[in-house]
Amino acid sequence: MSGDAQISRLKPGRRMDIRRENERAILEAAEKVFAEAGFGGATMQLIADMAGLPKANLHYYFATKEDLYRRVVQQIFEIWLDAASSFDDAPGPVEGIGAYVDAKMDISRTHPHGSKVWASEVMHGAPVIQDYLETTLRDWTEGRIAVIQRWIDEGKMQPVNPRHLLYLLWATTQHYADFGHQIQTLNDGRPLSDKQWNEAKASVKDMVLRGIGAI
Amino acid sequence: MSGDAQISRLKPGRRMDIRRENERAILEAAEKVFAEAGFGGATMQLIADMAGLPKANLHYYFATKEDLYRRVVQQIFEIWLDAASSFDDAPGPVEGIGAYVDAKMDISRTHPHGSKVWASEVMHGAPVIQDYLETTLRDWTEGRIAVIQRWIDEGKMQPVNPRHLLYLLWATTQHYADFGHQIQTLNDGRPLSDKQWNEAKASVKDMVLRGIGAI
DNA sequence: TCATTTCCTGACCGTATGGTCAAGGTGAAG
DNA sequence: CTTCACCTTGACCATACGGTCAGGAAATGA
Repeated sequence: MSGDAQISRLKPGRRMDIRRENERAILEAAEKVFAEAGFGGATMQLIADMAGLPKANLHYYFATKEDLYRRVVQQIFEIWLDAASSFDDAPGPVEGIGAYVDAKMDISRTHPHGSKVWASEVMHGAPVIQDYLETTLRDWTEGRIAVIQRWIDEGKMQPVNPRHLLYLLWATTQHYADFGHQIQTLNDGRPLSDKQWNEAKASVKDMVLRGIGAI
Repeated sequence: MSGDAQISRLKPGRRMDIRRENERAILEAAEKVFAEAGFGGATMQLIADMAGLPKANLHYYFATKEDLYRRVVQQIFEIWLDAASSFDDAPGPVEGIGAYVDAKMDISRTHPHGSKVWASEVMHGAPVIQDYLETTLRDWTEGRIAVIQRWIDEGKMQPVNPRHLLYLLWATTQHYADFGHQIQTLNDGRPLSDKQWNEAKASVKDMVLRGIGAI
């Protein structure tokens, strides 16, 4: 666990604000702690400390550790779904996939904790979000496969297997969040700079778009 | 946790064999449990049950939970390093990177648990294998970057950023192990068949080799 | 057979954790 | 000011976990 100070908390205001602000602070702290320690390794005490609240207060807003965890995972999934719209209103793979890579790389940079929690959840067999995988994610995937297939049929890219293209996109973009520590270690212990992030995005886009014959 | 039966154990023989066989059974069970539950979620009791031994016996062979975990992680790292030799004695990227993708995809299929334990370890900040990242992995990475750069200089592939190419390779190949549950869910709940694995390997190789302009 | 080393294991212990609760504080409505 | 619903929290509890240990079983070699 890194020795960061506690998560910032805004001053409370009206009743409604108290609830919203506390839930936000708890979720933000929980995302970080779950990412850094895993579900089993995370403790409510640690989350409470990081959120700047007594442990009993966490249980006032979230009945159980599992409830809190579920909320964190759902939150991440929604962020990804939002960003996935990059795919839709694009005339071809260069714009669509290019924008999707950009969006997912940006999320990897801005929400590394969330990405890790998701990865951990899936690696452990998706005990709490299995239904999401079978409904929302499956539907989204089928839709995107259809879009890619259309681009192939229109001769806008090589006839690659759309499913494995999606896996490559997910894997590569999320790698920069999930394995960020390894990347940082291989970068002389320093986080990627703005310039290096742009280089990463450009490299990934270049290899992917060339790999599918779109450029 | 899946309801699998306990790990198979060979019948004991001589003194030396007892030790070897028990350590093997424990490590095999531990790899699976750590992968499925994470370090914090794994319990010595669960590992013991899966290995078919009383918990106290685990502590006879491995002093602490952390010792056992460390051995599991090291084991995986060595398997990857072995496979990485595919890279070395190759005349160009088609053979070298092609063989590397094949080797890593095979490991993702044969050692999915190990891959997950590694991923989890890195995601949590590499608390026990940080030194490996800074020494062995860094050296290996630099060496491979030099090889790729040479191929670029010899005009055998496009001038992509070798570092990000390596990240793309790691991410994509390991994705089939680490996110195997998600892939299985999107495959109607069934594990990939032999045919589907070959399709996956071919797709990844095709996209990567085309992406770096080697084909 | 006997001595010695290695292996095995049930019972036990201290600690940390998720969760509870009752009593008290605080903002808003009338 | 009073009321009441909402919020806060220190103290507490039962459980589960990692780890220990003492005493016995089994293999090995003389």
